[in-house]
Amino acid sequence: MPNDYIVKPVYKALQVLLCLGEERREMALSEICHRVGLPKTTTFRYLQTLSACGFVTHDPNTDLYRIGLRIWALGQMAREPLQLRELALPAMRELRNRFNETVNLGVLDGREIVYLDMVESRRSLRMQAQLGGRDPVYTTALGKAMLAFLPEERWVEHLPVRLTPRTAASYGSIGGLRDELRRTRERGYGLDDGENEEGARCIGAPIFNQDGEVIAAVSLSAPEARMSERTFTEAAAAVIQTAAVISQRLGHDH
Amino acid sequence: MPNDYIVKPVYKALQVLLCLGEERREMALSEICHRVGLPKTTTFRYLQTLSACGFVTHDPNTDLYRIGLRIWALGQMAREPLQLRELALPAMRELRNRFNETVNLGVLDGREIVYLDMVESRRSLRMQAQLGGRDPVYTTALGKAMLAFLPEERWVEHLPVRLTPRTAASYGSIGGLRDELRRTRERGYGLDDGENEEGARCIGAPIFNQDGEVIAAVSLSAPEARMSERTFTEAAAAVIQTAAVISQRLGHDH
DNA sequence: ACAGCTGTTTCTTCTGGCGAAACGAGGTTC
DNA sequence: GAACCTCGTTTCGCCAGAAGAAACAGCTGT
Repeated sequence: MPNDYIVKPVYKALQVLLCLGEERREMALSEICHRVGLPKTTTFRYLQTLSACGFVTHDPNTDLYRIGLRIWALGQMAREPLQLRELALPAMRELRNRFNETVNLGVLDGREIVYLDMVESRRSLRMQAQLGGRDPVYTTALGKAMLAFLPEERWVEHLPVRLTPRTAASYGSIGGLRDELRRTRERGYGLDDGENEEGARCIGAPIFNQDGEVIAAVSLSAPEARMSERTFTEAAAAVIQTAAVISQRLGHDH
Repeated sequence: MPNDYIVKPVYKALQVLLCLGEERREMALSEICHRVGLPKTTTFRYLQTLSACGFVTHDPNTDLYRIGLRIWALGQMAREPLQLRELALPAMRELRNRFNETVNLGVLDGREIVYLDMVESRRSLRMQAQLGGRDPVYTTALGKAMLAFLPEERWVEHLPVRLTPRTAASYGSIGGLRDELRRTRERGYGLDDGENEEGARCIGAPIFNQDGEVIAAVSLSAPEARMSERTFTEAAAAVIQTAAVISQRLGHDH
């Protein structure tokens, strides 16, 4: 809460809402207040308020709360994700079909990337992300692809103070990561070699808007067993190509 | 605000959020506070708080606010709409293909229905709803189809005290509407004959869950010029059939 | 340069949010 | 079946902190 203008009741109520969303399931009052660390009475009041606005639904029989319809509907009103998805989908499908591996579309949001859309591999062993789900910027190919093409002085706002490695392969130091980001910029694609998920290899490439700013990225994710050196170089070129096609549809020339 | 447990700051902040969503566009602080009728300072603080949680995005260049990514992502975490959509889509497509008219899927939410999904007609003159958009229960075929199959004592909670006719064809009195709802139950489908939108004719049928409760409805919407008496009876049967297929996939037997 | 907009900051007032504790309704155990 | 949990709801008094007026600052256009 770095801001002086935070209205605490609002902030805390939003935490309650986020808690309900992150868990993806119905929750009891006691569980929620436990999880967000708020007194029972307060949490109760917030839930009443949230549910009065349709942001939360309360089942009177089971006494459980869940995310309300209104949130979903509000989300449908957000322009950018939907527009971008529509534009990107055909190219993403093509990429998936060519390699039969999962293709993801993501954007930066603070220190995380958010999965906007995905086209899944048809194989039974496949990478699978959650629509609207989040992963750290610095452990994912998507994140690194976007970060690398941002001015270096803006890197800090998308990175935590301390890197907490998710897997054995994750970067442990900011210094090492910065070097990797510079290499990423030169290569033109971001790489995740088991840094986010053990045994998964992803290639991500940046998508630019009309003004030449990175606004998103696409990635191809596969189990490393299916990513031999040969398919890898081929895939990297294809991912960059896919990102370029989408950028073009956004009005980015060159 | 019928509830004693409403926390006003939270409630008002949510109104700000809803305002931003309903308008479907970026808005300036002054416009928002004007629209929700809150003092500038207060609105400013709410927006700061909302944006600290990612619910709202603030463009520092233009000083405009818009719905944040987090809302969209949260919406993706809501189970029911997504599950139902997935289940219903194939049957909806079939219905659209048969008549080449727009098919909608909706649920009740208070006194409104919310459009969960749609499959559009391919003709240039066609009905078009907004995903996540809302219409009154009592002017739509979807709404009436659901209401009719709810116990009569629950009708009141989904109806306003005074009906405000949207078109010349809309019902003006609760009494007349109640009769229409009873007829709807007997017929098996809800009818909207230009009550929601001039010149549009819709047929809606209820979808039941495993326990035999109405949880949604599908509708077929067409310009009245294309809904002759003959196609109409055919369409009504088809909509009911479609709803039944979806109900079945939800585990409703019979 | 000035007027008329923005959004941001400060400050003082007093409202209404807070949480402990009491209450009551199920459900479980012995 | 009584005693005992545990969970959601209600009450109530206190004082943190939300609110809004007003001053401030940063634009844009005339």
